[in-house]
Amino acid sequence: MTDTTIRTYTNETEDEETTERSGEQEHCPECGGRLVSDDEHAETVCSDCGLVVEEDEIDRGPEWRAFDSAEKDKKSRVGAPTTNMMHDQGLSTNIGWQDKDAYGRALSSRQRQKMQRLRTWNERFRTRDSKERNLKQALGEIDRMASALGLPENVRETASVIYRRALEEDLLPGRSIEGVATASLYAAARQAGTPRSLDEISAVSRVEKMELTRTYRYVIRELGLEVKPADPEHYVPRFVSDLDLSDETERMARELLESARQEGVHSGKSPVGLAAAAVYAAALLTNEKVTQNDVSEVASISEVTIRNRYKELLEASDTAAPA
DNA sequence: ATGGTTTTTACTGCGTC
DNA sequence: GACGCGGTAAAAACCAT
Repeated sequence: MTDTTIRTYTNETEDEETTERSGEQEHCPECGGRLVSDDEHAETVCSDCGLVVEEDEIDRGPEWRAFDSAEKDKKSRVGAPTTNMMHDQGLSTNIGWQDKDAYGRALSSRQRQKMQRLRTWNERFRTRDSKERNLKQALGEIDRMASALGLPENVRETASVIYRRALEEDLLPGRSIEGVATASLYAAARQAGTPRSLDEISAVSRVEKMELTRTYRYVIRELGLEVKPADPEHYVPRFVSDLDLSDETERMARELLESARQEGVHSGKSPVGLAAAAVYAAALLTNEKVTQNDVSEVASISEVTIRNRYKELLEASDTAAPA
């Protein structure tokens, strides 16, 4: 019922690489129109034809939006954009480590000592109360695990937010920081549509799978988070790329899953297994060589499960779309 | 705690390179 | 003979009750 359209991930190779960075040009290389820099989107675009000449510039605008002037007053401040990935949202005072003054001159030894003391105390105050310290450690942990799993930044942010909420709701007592941090990451990954299986998560986490599942349930329930059951399709792109298979195969796998869904072969089966089987079956259909063993390894699923699932998948696709 | 379902483990036989 | 594959039975894990 929810969008059943097959999303084809045919990454249009960017052949729009017409703009070689050949110095600063004032005119559009396509039509010769005037170039305008669009701060809001951090792009330089041609005012005539709309060609984007330069992307990913530094966006000097604020990271927030305000809808009336009162709100603007409230949110205005100086400094770097806030981020939930730092325990104090990146807002606290930082004393530079270089012993230089504002003009870049070296400090006298007396001044250096003074700065050193200030640094020490600043650090102590900054991470003073237990919640702050707690957060600091947890966020470090989240970051470590996320990069070990190759999860993008937005997942880390989400995980940070979830953890923060858990902390505010006093869900921590009786549970390990690590456990909650791991659970937050697991939840965030699923919400972001880039799920990692419990196995994968617990492989990089310091907590046992049992504790993780327990904590995860608890956090989800207490925070009222809504996490839809994992969609097998979300695993497909990762497996496909891990196995060096073609886009064609990826498309096939999606189709198989789609017809499986219509036939209701679904319910109760582990999504990971389904995804793995679909990838295997698709590779078979497109004559690319992968063994069940290969798939079972990248998916951390047993070969037997792949066999069972993929038989069902093929049956389902036969009845759904007879050859 | 229990029972039903799914996944895993372990083993066997078949065909192919 | 090693390897990939398919099947089976029994054990283990999981989930709702």
